[in-house]
Formats: sequence, structure tokens, C-alpha cells
Amino acid sequence: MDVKQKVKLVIERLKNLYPDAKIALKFENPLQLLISTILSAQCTDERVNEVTAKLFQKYRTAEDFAKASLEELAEDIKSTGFYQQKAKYIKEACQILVEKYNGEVPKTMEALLELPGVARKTANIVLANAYGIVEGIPVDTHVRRLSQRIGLVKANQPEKIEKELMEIVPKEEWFIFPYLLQAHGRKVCLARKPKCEECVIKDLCDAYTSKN
DNA sequence: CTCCCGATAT
DNA sequence: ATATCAGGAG
Repeated sequence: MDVKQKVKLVIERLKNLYPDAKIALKFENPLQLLISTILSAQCTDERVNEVTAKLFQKYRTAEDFAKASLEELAEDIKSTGFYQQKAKYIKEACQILVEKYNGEVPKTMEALLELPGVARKTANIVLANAYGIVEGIPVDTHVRRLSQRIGLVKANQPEKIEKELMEIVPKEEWFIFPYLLQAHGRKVCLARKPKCEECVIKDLCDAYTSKN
């Protein structure tokens, strides 16, 4: 089957299965989304939401984070893992926001990529969910795993995977696509033990059809 | 490529 | 015990 046709069927079936698929991180403004997304590296969204519920009470503006004690900030985000790195990223990124962007989160890919701790995946998420600007497809661990298992892409590096996906996923689906794969990745197409028998797209999946 | 790194599932 | 969780920097 043509890979573009396959993508359309995958999207159609997953939309039907997960009609409410959307970002799982809780945020009230672009700054909160930026911080949450940085924290979400190698950590479940659920835990990030637990941490940010308290964090965003304590730190309300980019200035608050920029002025924060590194040790204290690290302690505040400890349970998300990689806490020393993430604390530095957040503090330094917010210092840049204060100095260059009047304390606001910039709206361009170029400006976002200059922030420490922010690469394409994080930038794509912030642009799309805070500003409605869809320039690409954020490739996280779920998007990568499912895209490879199903056989939508051949590449291994996130940036190459994103490029391949942008060529086969219709642009109007770029926004919803990663959330559909994330929902399916968390409920059915698990990393360690995928529940292939209850999967609604197993007939389209290379990993499944090659084993059965 | 390695390092950062706590919490949970298996 | 080990793999994995909305990654990114050096």
C-alpha cells in the first residue's frame, strides 16, 4: 500500500478511537507551556503536571524564574529527573526572555531554538499549542516508535523522521497527528509490550504483519 | 556518542 | 535488575 494512503487510514482510525486526543500538559499561558515541555523530557506528562501545579504557584513570570535560586529551583522540579540540567535550562531561558523578549515567549522557530533546553520538538509544541503556529511535527518517543513500527518512516534521527512525516502527513493533520500517536502509544502500542491483538491499525502495521 | 537522572512498570 | 518515560547539550 502507498504510504500516504496508509497514513490517511491510520489518522482516520485513530481519530475515531481517540476523538479527544490533545496535549496532556496543563498550562495557562505560553510561558507555562514552555517550562512544562522542557520538564517533560524523559518524564511522564502526569508527573510534570503534578510538579507544575505547585511550581506555577511559586513562580508566575519569566522574571520569577530568571531570579530564582538554581538550587531551590532544582529542588522544586526534582521528581521530573535530570533536575539540575532542567533547572539551568529554565533559569537561563527565562533570563533570555526577560532580556530580549520583554519576558514573553517568542513566536518564531528561530528565536525559540536559541533558548537553552529547546530544540525542534519543544519549539514545535510551544508554537502549535500556545500560538497556533504549525511549522512542523514534534517527534517525541511515541511518534518515533509508532512511526517506525507502522512503517511510515525509515529514518532513525528525530529531525529526519520529522522531515519524512512532513512529506506524507497532510498539512492540515500536522497538529493532531502527534497526539493521536501519543494516545495510541500510551494505551496500546506500548514500548515494551505492545497490545497488538487489540490494535485497530495492526493490519496496516509493518511490525505486526511481518510477524503474523 | 555520552551524559544528565527520578519514578514506575515489567 | 532493567527498560522506559512528550529530549537536549557537549
